[in-house]
Amino acid sequence: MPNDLQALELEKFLPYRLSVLAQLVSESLHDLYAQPFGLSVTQWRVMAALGRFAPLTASDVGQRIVMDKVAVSRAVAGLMKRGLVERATDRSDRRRASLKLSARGRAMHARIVPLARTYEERLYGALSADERRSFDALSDRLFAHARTLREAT
Amino acid sequence: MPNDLQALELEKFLPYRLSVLAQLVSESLHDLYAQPFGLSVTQWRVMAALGRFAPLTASDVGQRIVMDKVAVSRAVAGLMKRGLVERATDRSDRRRASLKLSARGRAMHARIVPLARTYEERLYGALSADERRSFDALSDRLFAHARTLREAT
DNA sequence: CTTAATTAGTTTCATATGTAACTATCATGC
DNA sequence: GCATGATAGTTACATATGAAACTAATTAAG
Repeated sequence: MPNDLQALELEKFLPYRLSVLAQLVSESLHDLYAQPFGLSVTQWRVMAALGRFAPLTASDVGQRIVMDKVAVSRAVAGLMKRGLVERATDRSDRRRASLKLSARGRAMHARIVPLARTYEERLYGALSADERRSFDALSDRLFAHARTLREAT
Repeated sequence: MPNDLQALELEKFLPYRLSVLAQLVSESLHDLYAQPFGLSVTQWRVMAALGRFAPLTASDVGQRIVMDKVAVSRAVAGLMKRGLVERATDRSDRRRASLKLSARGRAMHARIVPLARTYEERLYGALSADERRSFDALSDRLFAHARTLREAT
């Protein structure tokens, strides 16, 4: 019964492999900023988005980092409580509120970015420059295709 | 302030991109078996492991599919309740119990495997045969390297 | 205007997940 | 034998996450 034609070789199955790889990498990176800065993965991503794209509304953040608005709302709440993010209600549309890092938030951001960059560089150390470009291009195409497949069905 | 040298281009940042890609793929696949068969991702992975490697203990399953024993225990509990998995206590070591798919479990497994295979094929449709091999090899090396980095630190 | 339909964001509830404590069984040292 | 420690697996607790309901504000239709 096992190992027959019907069985799935999970360890060679692309969706499974992507999941395991992404999880390992995400956890490794999280190890670098979790304890020293007390940030969750979602909180860090929100900070990264705000650090890069100045004032954003919560919806903007969600679009940028592919996170639903509930997750953004919760991450922002936590960051505001710690004074890492500032919120200013839009005068012309009071439903909206633009978000940006506070001075403290920017300081923390500035300390984490190099850690993240260094980890990425180490990870890419597995590949040559050519291979790295190749992997990036191929994974981009996989992503675009996966999105197309999902929308189609 | 935004978009300066200090900022991280999240959309080009490898850990982030891997995470988003894996999540999209995992959700797309989950769409295929969630409603018709009522399985969670972890439950399906346990079934796939059992479908391929005959009798396994819960620990074996966990090692095969990189899942901690608590998650395995819960997935198995759910699958047993639905009669999809059978458990037999080991006579020589009564702490252990070997697990295998029941007849019903095998039938369900046999219906899901083609769905999974088809999805994988469609996803790979984004790449040529060469590119596919290339991507597989590169992602394997990234994974191995990520594991080394994690253990080293 | 005033009602209906949208939109931004939050809260609630139900479920999922991880860590640590716990139970039961087995192996080892004396 | 019988304490000590290890191992397989489960349970409990605390936190994380997603879907849907909800609030507040804006826009559109009549």
